[in-house]
Amino acid sequence: MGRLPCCDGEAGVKKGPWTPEEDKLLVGYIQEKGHGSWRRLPKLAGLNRCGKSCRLRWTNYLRPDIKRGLFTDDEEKLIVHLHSLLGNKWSSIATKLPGRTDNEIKNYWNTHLRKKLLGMGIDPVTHRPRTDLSLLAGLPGLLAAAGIFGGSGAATAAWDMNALKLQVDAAKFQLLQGLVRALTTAAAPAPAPALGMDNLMALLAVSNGGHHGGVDQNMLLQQCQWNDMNNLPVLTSSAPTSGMHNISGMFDGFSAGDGLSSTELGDHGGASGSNVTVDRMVASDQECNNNGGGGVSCEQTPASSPFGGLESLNLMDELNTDGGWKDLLEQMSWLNSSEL
DNA sequence: AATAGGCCCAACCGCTCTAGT
DNA sequence: TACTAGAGCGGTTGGGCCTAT
Repeated sequence: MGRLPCCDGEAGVKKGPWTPEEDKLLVGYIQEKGHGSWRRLPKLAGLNRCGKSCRLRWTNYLRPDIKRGLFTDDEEKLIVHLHSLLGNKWSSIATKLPGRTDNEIKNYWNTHLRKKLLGMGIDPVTHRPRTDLSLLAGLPGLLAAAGIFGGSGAATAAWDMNALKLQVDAAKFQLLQGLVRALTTAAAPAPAPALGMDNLMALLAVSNGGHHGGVDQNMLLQQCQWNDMNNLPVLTSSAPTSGMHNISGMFDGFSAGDGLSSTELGDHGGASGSNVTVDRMVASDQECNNNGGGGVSCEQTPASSPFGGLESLNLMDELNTDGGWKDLLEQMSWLNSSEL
């Protein structure tokens, strides 16, 4: 086996950007005679390019059925959904988006969607919540400030707006309000409201100082609006609170028409898919304990240390029991009031 | 106005897979 | 079976453009 790369040994073959004249020659030739053998095409078409370069130029740019322009919201969501199922199988993903090339989708993923997911607290590779410490570091402060959890007896304490306003700046306050509005209006019947892991991660990111903490606040607001718009699925106590769960849920509308073959679904090594059992994110971590008072504490986590990922995820497990989310939302509902 | 740095995306590189001989 | 050509795929690069300072 083994052979020289396509253009090796072809001295003087032009590389780099294509000129309009070259495009014209290539399109003209293919429209008249078809591409046939790509290796012979350049000579026949009068182009000083290698066949591979011609093929790429045609398939990625000149093909008449290519759809140019910005990706629509639907396309964007479909890409995320398919990527959660297929991983970096760009060509497979491209077959589900008529007029889009694998290269275009790959570029769009790497330059836009990947960052968007990161900003939403989702790992773009696994489609699960990020658990890095930097993102979680601000949790105790926010929750304590908001009086939701932590602190001495804060779990059951009444809201103290004045105290909170002193501790949370206006920008954070506005973000929190938007977040809570999205969460509490997205078809969320008690006792298991549609408060997903990704939403909480966004909350954590806010608590971590917005863009100053490396998280884009606009991205978080988009997340809130997006979730609200798409009516996130209700998470029950039997369903682990995972980003994968929610992200896939966001795009359930697309699933029926995907037409994905079992081969496509089964043949991806990178990302976890909704067809794959999602492991419980925290199974045996013993550091966090339910304090039995409707709130959750992390008694063995020193107050001075960053709030670790596993602890946070256990917190999510606790909240995901009956009453946990209800209590949380009841306590947070004031943020959505006209007083603000 | 100049410039440095970041972003975007078309194009390239190198590898694997498949078909033909 | 061994080999080659051709095609396709995913990762990476680099140059142009944009934005912040």
